[in-house]
Amino acid sequence: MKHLPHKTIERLSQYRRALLICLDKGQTHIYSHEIAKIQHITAVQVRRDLMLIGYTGTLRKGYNVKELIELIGEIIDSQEGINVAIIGMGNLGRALINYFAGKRSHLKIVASFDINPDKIGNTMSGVPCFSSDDMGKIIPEKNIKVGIMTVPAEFASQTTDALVKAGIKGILNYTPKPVTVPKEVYLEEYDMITSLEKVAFYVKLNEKEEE
Amino acid sequence: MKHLPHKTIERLSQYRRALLICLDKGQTHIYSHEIAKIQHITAVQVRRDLMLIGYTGTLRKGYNVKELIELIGEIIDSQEGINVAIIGMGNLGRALINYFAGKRSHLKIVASFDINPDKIGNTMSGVPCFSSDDMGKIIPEKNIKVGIMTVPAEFASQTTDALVKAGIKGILNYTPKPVTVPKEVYLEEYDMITSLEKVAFYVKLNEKEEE
DNA sequence: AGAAATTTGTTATTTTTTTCACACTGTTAG
DNA sequence: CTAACAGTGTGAAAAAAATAACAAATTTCT
Repeated sequence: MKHLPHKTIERLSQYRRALLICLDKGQTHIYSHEIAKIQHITAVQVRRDLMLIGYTGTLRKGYNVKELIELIGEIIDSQEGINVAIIGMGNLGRALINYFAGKRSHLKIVASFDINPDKIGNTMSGVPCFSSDDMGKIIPEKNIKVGIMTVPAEFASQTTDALVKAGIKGILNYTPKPVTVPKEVYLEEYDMITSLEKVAFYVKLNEKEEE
Repeated sequence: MKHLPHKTIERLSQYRRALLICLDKGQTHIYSHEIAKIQHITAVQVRRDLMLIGYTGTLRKGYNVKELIELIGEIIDSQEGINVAIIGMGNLGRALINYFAGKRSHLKIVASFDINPDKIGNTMSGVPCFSSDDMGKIIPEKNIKVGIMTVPAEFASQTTDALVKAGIKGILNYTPKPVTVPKEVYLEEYDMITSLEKVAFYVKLNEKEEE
């Protein structure tokens, strides 16, 4: 397999989640149009994505839920699992920890960091909180590959630098402040304000078009 | 102006945020490649986006920060402002409220909802918390157009239905569960797990390529 | 058994988004 | 004054992503 499109990667992750729910319900097979409906996309797109990863369903029966989950796992998960840290134990950081707590997954949140002494030393949902000053030590020690930044915007740059220095390989930045990383580090930025403004924009547009 | 591409809308929102920071610093002009660098995109793309909204800069001086901020506002903001509600006062809901608190913006969070009696009646950062049962009353009353869903996944569907029934026009779903809305409601879903899995995937890929 | 219906897999097409290439124009240096 | 430079604006091309169209295969119906 050469290059999976970026968008396909995202969708595979989403398909898997939908499929896991189906599996829990005891559903053994699923049609492309069922997956499509859940994800608000077209059935063709689902089939194309699955074609790209080389999975073929059963004609008239659809896709085998269990098999597909496993295949997606082989594609997007890494063999050994990946350790993740959350930097910034504010509301957002805590939300993420709860989110992930107890989820079977190859992604394990193994540490969190904060500068607030009241938080350092505590454990939340099994995740210990360390001082941000110790990132340089803990990150290599625990073999942490990915960092999720949920610090206040004003600390975004310095936190990024510290993460990079500590040898992190990927950063997911939830700070509203864009940061810069060397090209060997994969960076994904997500900005809640942008999403909200986008929704507002299209709401406005819909209203206008109704007139 | 006909149709701005989806992606352009998102970027405009981001440009504006970067520009606001520049403005605060006292910077009066900015080059396309400076904006580009902040957003990790190319200068051509910035120029093209600005072309699409009909803004023209000054040759050799770049773009006037203040003017551009205002123009972007005219394009993406709505005249009257838009009222927003947060449904689910868990960690994520609180994170969002803090995020927006005190931000000058045409988007105003005017209410939050929860089912926990301890939270109902409280005010956080100036935002009152109501019972989820009262959405049908409060949403029209306060003219709330957009709802941000930060409830646990298992309540996603029923919350969506209640929002739609209450007359909401746009939903931003932070729940990991995809929901369905009638087509006159604009829906945006964002899934943190997908983002994290994507980062992990590309980290893995980078490591493989290094071999 | 044959026809109708349904669903997959894939090629071709279209649409959307990004990038290239370059004309144009002030600005600065000599 | 002129040449080199550094920026903008934009048509054209390329790349990425989504959609359409349809053959093939299996099930169901009659």
